[in-house]
Amino acid sequence: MNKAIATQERLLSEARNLLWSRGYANVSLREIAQGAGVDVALISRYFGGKRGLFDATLTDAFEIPDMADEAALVETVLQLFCDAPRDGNAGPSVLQLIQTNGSDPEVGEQVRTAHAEGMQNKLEALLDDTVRAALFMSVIMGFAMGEKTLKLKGIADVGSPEFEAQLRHLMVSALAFRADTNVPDAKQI
Amino acid sequence: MNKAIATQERLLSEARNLLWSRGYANVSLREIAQGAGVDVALISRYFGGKRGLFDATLTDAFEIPDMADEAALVETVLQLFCDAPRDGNAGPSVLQLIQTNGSDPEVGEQVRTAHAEGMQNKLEALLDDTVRAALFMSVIMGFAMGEKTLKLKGIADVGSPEFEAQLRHLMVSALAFRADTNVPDAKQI
DNA sequence: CCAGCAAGTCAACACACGTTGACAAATTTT
DNA sequence: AAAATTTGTCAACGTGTGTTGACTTGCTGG
Repeated sequence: MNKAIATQERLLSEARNLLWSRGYANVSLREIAQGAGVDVALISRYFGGKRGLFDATLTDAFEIPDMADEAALVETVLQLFCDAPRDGNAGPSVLQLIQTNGSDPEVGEQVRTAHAEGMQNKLEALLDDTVRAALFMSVIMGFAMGEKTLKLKGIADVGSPEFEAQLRHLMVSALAFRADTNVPDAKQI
Repeated sequence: MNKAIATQERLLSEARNLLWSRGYANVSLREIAQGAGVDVALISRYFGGKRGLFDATLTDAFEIPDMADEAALVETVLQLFCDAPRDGNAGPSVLQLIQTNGSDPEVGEQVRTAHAEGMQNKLEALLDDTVRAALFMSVIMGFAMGEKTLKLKGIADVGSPEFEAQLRHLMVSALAFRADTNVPDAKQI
């Protein structure tokens, strides 16, 4: 019985790496099984199928810690979203998960509610404005996506110290945003 | 011969709607053909296959107009990215295209270079800072994604007047960003 | 009118996918 | 040591996919 959970975890790890980074529809079970060095049939046996395997990568996905103040918030989110906080070595981040599967007709809703909602709630509790909280998350997602899916020049590689510095700078800027602030009209810039 | 291009364009329109909004791997040719009221075989005949059909939705996808100054930039990008500027009626936006297909192992690279690069170049020519240009695009993408894939509370529905107002506000804020600006350290907020 | 070609239809192919059940090997329990 | 249960292997199934080729229909030019 102990050996079984070892292979289950190898499957889980490989599934998370592949499904989160490339998207549910773009990865086959045979590829996951091969990567984990396990027979394909065991996936259906242990997790009840592809969907069950994906679900399993979400259940223990990540617990949103308490963020005492805005300063701690920045550091927490930075580590939480950009580093992959999983079993020591690097892997796809929560951002990648949302990005690759957020619009999937099958698993999208689940991904959203599994992560974004809890995050948003904590954010709103700490910050005072819903729009500001949303903006804060948008900046993080947009910036990380800018490097990952848009390959925007000027944005450093994810994981590099420069990236962390850039993103930290942006997050602090975003926190200074207020929905009701009078921003000069576009015509007047 | 005139009738052929009519069905070709019905196929193109349906393909753009489905492939852009739900992702390349999540839509089958039979679904596209059925939506266009056309036999499946004609897709391979006219476009050489699924990939060819997708390519065709990109080639004439969108021309990036000149943006004279930052004020025009805001309005142009707003219309370009959020409204779908295609044959009158609404459809998936360029943002959705990048979002749903940006991480696809097969078509991702093409999507990136087709749109993001040209945009970034024009942005850099107008603005003076690469990071600032990247941030500008990040804010747009992140904000739209916040509504679409994260369902962030506080962000209005895409297409609504509120959404436009919020996004315009953010874009103007983003333009005020400078990479070298001294932002208070997170610890000091 | 009718040959020639474009436009569309239909059925079938080969392939990859997720899934299942029968079987063998290994490990634990009695 | 024998029985029982767990763990892993293998081959096959059914289904949906993209693609192809042979076929029929409709139109147009000589």
